[in-house]
Amino acid sequence: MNDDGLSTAIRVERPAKTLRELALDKVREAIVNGYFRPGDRLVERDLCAQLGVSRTIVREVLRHLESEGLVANLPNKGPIVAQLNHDEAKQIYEIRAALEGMAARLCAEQNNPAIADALDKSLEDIRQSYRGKDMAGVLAHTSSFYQTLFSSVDRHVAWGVVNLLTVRINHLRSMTIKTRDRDVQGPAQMARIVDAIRRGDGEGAYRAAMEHVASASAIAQAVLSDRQPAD
Amino acid sequence: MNDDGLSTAIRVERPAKTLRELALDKVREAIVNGYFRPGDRLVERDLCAQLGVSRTIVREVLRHLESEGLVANLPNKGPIVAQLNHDEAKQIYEIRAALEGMAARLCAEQNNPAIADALDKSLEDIRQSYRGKDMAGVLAHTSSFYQTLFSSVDRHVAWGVVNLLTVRINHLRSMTIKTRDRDVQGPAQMARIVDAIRRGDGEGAYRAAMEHVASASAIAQAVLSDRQPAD
DNA sequence: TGGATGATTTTGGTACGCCATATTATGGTA
DNA sequence: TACCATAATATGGCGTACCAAAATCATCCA
Repeated sequence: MNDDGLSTAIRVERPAKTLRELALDKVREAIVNGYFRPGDRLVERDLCAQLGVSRTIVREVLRHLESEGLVANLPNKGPIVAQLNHDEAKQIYEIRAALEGMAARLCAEQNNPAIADALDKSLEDIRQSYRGKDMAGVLAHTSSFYQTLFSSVDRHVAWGVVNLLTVRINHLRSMTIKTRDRDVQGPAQMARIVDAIRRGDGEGAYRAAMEHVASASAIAQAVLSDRQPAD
Repeated sequence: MNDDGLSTAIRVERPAKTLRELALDKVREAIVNGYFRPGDRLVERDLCAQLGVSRTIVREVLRHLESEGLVANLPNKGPIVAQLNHDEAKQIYEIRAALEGMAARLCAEQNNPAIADALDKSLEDIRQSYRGKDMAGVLAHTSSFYQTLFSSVDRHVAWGVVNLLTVRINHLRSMTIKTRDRDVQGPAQMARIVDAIRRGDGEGAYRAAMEHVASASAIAQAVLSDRQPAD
């Protein structure tokens, strides 16, 4: 669908954003939130029509998404939305565990209460979104939580990697947060990360972050087993 | 790939790679091994002439490299070869440490002597290259060592991330391996990783891998301080 | 029925043109 | 001479048209 109804603010649409970047965001969003499904073919000229841009733009966008891993290119058949199998999802969660664990440890070692405060703020937003059944909000604020985790210790490269991987499992995320008790367990686990950071307990923060991702991964595996019979 | 062994004789040797991929490799290689230097402008029409391809291809290649982090795009000025500063290099080494440490631990937990044997093989190749002062060989076999580390435990996603990050610090790598004693210290550190893996000592393998990257990072920082006055 | 043949679709690739902006000459005036 | 307005150039951003090769689908004939 046309999901251009997302204008949450009086965003000035002109500055710096090139047409290509706008198209890139649109297509990425369309893939991430399921308008294009895994395995769907992305026919260049169709996309041109749907986006209202030229083939030049569409091709660049497809190449970009390809290198992000959201799109796969079958030789002589063209681009399709990348399919995520069991194993790959597991690996992505594993990498996130390693990097988020690392960031959590670094945060704890800063001994700066402001970090824990900021994380608590995001955590409260997450709980609030859960209460309002606003799942998009849960995802957004969870992202914000982790962004704080990484940017508090100036690890923007690692944050970039995590972000890159996260878009590939976005539809899994939106399903894991909807499972039973996740509205309680998820924030509780994240609270343990924050507590350890506040205590300056690097090892504890590391383990808590790893455990949180591990539990998300387990749920994701279960979800995948449920709806994906085979690859 | 295509092993339809019908009439292989007449089968025209088709370069499975598309022109775009060829161009991508060429430009990436040109950046990685210093033909294009950090900060150099990459003028589209010039690249067309140098590569002998159309502007469409060049633009797609530039977009791809941009998302790899090898090329930066200045608004209203166009693409340049990305500059790597101190801090970013440090972060990249840190991420590699986390992921290679993870892979090393997983290898150790496999308790499969064949893995350690394969790693020893790469290690011997590295030593051989050092003896022959073949620095390109050192880099290639070091890559091969780590690829074995990741692929032995089927972590191709993490390997992809490490690879992506590694190209951005390639020129640093080629300088760190040329520093004094690195021909002895480097392989010795890697041997400790292999030993721990052979012993099935996950924690030891993890620490050994982290330490190896940490020492490479330290050398890289020193090298950067030497030749890079300021950002 | 089965296979050769042709039409269609789609990607891969090229060439060219137009516009907007940024930089650099350039030239004229105080 | 100093300085500012203007023109020329360079370059990226974007669009269109076109062609070739490959895959797929439809058709028709032995």
